[in-house]
Amino acid sequence: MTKRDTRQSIIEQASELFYQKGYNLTGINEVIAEAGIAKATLYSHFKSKEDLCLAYLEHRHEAFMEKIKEFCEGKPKGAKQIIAIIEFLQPFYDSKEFNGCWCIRMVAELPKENKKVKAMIRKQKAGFLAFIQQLIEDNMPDKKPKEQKQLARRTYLLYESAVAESHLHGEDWPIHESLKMLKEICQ
Amino acid sequence: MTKRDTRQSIIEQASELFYQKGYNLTGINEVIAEAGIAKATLYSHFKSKEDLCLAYLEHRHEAFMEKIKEFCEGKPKGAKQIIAIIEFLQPFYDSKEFNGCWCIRMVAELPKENKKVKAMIRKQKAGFLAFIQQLIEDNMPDKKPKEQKQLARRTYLLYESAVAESHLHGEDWPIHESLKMLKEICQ
Amino acid sequence: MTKRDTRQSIIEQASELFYQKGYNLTGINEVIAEAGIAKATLYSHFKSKEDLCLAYLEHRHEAFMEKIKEFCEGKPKGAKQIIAIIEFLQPFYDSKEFNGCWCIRMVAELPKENKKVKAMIRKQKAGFLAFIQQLIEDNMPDKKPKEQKQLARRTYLLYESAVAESHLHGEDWPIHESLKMLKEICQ
Amino acid sequence: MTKRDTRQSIIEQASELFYQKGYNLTGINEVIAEAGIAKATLYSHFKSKEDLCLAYLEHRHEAFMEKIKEFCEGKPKGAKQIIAIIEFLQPFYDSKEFNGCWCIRMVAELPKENKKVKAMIRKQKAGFLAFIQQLIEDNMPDKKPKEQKQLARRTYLLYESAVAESHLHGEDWPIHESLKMLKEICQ
DNA sequence: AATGAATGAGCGTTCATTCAT
DNA sequence: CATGAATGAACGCTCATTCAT
Repeated sequence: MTKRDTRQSIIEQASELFYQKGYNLTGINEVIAEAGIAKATLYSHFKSKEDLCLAYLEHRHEAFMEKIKEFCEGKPKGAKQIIAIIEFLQPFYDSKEFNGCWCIRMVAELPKENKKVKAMIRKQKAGFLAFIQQLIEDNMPDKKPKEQKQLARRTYLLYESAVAESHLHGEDWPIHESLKMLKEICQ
Repeated sequence: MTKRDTRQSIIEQASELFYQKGYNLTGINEVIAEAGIAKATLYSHFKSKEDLCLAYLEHRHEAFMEKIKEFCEGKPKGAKQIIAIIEFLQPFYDSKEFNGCWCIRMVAELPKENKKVKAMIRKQKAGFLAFIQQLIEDNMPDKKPKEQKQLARRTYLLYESAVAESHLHGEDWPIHESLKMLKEICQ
Repeated sequence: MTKRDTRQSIIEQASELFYQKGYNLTGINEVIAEAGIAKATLYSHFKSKEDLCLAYLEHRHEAFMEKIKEFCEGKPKGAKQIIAIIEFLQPFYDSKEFNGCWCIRMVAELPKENKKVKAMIRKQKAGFLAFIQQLIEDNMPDKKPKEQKQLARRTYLLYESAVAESHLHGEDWPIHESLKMLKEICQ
Repeated sequence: MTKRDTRQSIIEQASELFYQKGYNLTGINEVIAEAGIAKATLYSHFKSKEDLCLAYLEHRHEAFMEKIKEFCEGKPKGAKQIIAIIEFLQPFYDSKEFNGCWCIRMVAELPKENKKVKAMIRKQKAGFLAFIQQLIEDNMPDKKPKEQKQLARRTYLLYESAVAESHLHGEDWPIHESLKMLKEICQ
């Protein structure tokens, strides 16, 4: 196993655990047990748990962006691609791994003074918002820039609500309702 | 100090700490230090930290419902009272104590298997949703029940998004944008 | 066992270990094993290993000052009491617990930036020097203050050399030689 | 870089670190980082940290003996050369690298059972004492052998005290006072 | 001859909880 | 009814050392 493989394996195990159990409730010991490595090995790849946390967030974000991009771009050109953003949530919610939004959950666990992780989360969410805006610009080129920006923000807010609330309630009506609203404002 | 006073004092201190620092990052020791009591005294009032957690959530919820009710009912009858729900957020966001939604943050910190606390959170959010629905029924009696229910859900989702996202980004545009959307769908 | 007893017992075990094995080479685990207590118990008495270190130094210093005072004051008035300071070393060296000067050894183990412990050590050595000076003032009242101060410093330096070098070489000639020098300058 | 160069470079970096930070507080990782080599490379040159410790002591001792010899022999023949031994300390103390006596500090960090390193330190100190004695024999040939030996030991003890105590107190009066004593007994 | 990756054992510290008084 | 003292288990992290390449 190469160094890169080991690193990747650590990130994957940590990703699973951090997302399912929560960051603070997951001990380094569990991560290494799952990854089948020694503690010092982990610390030769990541200088601290926080460092691993950043890698975890990056890993999730990249995988997420890739999947949602693919999903949206697979839809017919036009409003359908925007609407797809929230449609994307249903299969995610239905999967047994669904446990809400990793960003919102991580923010909830962070001490107020942790700037580094918070900064990364904000950057990622800003990236997601930028992706939505780009999608709108590409699919609704006739809208005025100001309207495009507004629609992007609204889509984003509805998406976030749908994830967080379907998770909190353990029901998927927030996804349906957000979807309906989005469809209405996309006309 | 009566037994009731002691209990109340514990809850208040815990409330402050759990909300500001996070539940898992707040130790029992900090709570008793702030409350000025002995450890065993705390455990004579609450059988576990989880028990205190439930009391904390109840305390927050009651205070919140009281305040938002008062705020909304202080507005002129009609759509204005519905819109007030999200307007309520701006001063909260501006206050230095603002630290997002305690329910969403608590859900993020819980182990998946903790049913008790999750149940209470769901009950509270359901209560909040019921309050919104009641407000709509009172202020928009002409709407059909189905429409009322839908508007309630949408208002709720926009509210939740506004809190969570203004907290996450440290900016208040999510509040403004949610508010605009709400105004549009309230017409 | 009262709280005071437990604390005292921890200090005594730590004192033994820190002095015999060295501070950095003695783990908290060994201290608690010897003291027969749980780790958290130790940390309820001392907020850190450094805190225990300070208590250890204080413990050693107090016991030392008491013993050397008694030893010196047991000698006939006059130069004999001064000379006794270094004579005191011989039985200490002969005892199987002898392991040099705890202050010099602790200074050697400290990171440069540790001001707190270094300050305590300096204060203790200054206290020891002050004791010597007082002994000289009491026993050699005819000497000029300046000479008294000088003799105190010299006695101190010879004492320190005798401890450190007898320890380093594992031989007691440094004690004998220091003693001879002291006798000569005491005349 | 030849094998010898690598080895020398390791020793030099270790020497700096061990002396400034202390032996136990210096990790192997710091040494290899400073030397710019891989961990396994270090272990191909030195079979253990203890082995490197021995090389470090040798390195310090040789450099020290060379410098002090040169310093003393640069003085006019006679008592001046003996006195120079302690005069040598003042510029050393004034330099920003001064951190006490490496031997005394190393002895303080060793486990009691470490014979090997302790033996080397004793040998070195014996060598230093022998150098002093030789210097006395050369410069005070009229003294009886017994007196020469005694003066050597006294000079040695005063030197050691001066180093250790100026280091401990962070003041140079121990050097001045030792120097004065030495001058008096050199007459 | 030199390396990068891995390790077991141990570090100092904190946690929620219990119990004799 | 309230307390001070104690605890077992787990925490995140670092150490000197080894080995396949």
